[in-house]
Amino acid sequence: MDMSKRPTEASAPAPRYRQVADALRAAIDAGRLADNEALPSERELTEQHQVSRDTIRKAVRLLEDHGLVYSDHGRGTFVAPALVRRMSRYIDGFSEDTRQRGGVPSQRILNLEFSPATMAIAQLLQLESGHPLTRVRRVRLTNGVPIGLHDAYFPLPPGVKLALQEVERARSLYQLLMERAGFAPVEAVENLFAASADAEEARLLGVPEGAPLLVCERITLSERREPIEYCLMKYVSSYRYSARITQSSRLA
Amino acid sequence: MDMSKRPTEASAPAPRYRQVADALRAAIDAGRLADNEALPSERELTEQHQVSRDTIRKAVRLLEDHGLVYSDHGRGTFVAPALVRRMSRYIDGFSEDTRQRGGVPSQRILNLEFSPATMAIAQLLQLESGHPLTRVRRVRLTNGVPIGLHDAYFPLPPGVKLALQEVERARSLYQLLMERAGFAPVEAVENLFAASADAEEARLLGVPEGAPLLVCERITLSERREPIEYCLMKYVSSYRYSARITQSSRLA
DNA sequence: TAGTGGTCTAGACCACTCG
DNA sequence: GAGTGGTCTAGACCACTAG
Repeated sequence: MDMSKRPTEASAPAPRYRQVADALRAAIDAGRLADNEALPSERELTEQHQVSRDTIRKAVRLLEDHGLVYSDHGRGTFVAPALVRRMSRYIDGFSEDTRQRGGVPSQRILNLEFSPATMAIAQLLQLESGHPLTRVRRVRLTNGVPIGLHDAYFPLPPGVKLALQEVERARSLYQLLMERAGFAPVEAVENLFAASADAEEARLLGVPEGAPLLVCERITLSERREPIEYCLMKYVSSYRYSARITQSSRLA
Repeated sequence: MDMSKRPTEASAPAPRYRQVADALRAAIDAGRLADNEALPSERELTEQHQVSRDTIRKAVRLLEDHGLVYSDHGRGTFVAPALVRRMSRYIDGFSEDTRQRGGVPSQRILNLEFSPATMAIAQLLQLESGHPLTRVRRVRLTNGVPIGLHDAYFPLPPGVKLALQEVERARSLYQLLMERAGFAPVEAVENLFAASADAEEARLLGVPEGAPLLVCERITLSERREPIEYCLMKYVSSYRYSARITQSSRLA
């Protein structure tokens, strides 16, 4: 019997290019490679890791996509400066972001309700108006201080219901939805703009009425690019949304 | 004499994977491939374009990075829904963004001055405090309506000076800086947050004092990842900043 | 089981940078 | 000219999806 394939999850070993990428990332994180320092050449890495050059290139490409290194034709590949390295956005950003910036994230659930989709939200989620949705309103806090309001709407599979308790206990709402409802976000689109806090928002966030808020609207998409969640987030002015923009290797 | 290599710019033919990507993009733009419709398989494309499968894969990867298609292991590659396809950010976003949304962009230069770097800006640009900088303040308009204020700071090479006229006439400030000063941005990092309009900002943007503004701070980086510009942008609440977030194909 | 995308190889040659 | 990354090939096998 060949036991090399474990039946349980996480059985498959990471592909070699990811192993190489992880090794390089570790070297960068540990400071063994300084900002703007050159990595070994691709041909050297080929020998060090005993894989083909193409595999090395895939590893480097992965790191480059994440903003950890950059390659210059004819010169070499270099460690990206920390300013760039720190930038990266993930799908359930808040908890991760906060931790990454050295803060302690927490949340307070305002309410968990089951409400039919309005026309506006039905349109966004490509459902018929009135389709039953679950709505979760939360205050997000950093080090105990209110930073943002999240208002999420999503359909649950028939028969699945969320209890307030589980939502409160969950480390991440997305994690919970993954386990309970097969929620599998792989991509999201966001629109950001500024607005003023109304009386309720001001009260919940501990800011004066009319204070400026950063509003982030998000539509989350499944693997098949079906919209599976709409979320409206409002942040106080001390919150920073970070982004990294790369040149559009223009297509025609 | 081999004339196949033109000495002038734009001589090199695009690599084949980009030609393939352009062809696919054209098919999508023209509507010959609908949202979520499957592309031909990689092996079919190999025959259609007479290139190796690896080259096809590079083309598809390029399109995927730009949010035009997505690939699912074992199923196929599909056209991304328009919602996602429309999202993409470029480095000199404003004019492009505005045009893409069907508006007519314009600008009004408030002033062009030469001022020594403050400590804060010197730090960001990695210069010594007091280093001579050029500062350009502009109002950005869409269809003649003020939408944002841009305040850009950058060092110019010794001897180079910008005239107000050229800045006013230029189609794009970045374009001008490229030609006149070898300015070559390839990447940028941005921080977004909300703030209230002060009296001057309110006057310039035609909004009440205290109105909420979307603030975007940007540091632009050269090919070698040296900071070459700091820009502070403030937008009225009707302005939308769009972003596309992809799952962090997690490293380690 | 057939078809898809994902990984990997071992070469080759080109394009660019810099001393 | 020596060294770097960029493009490209023609295969091979694996992992996943779906009828």
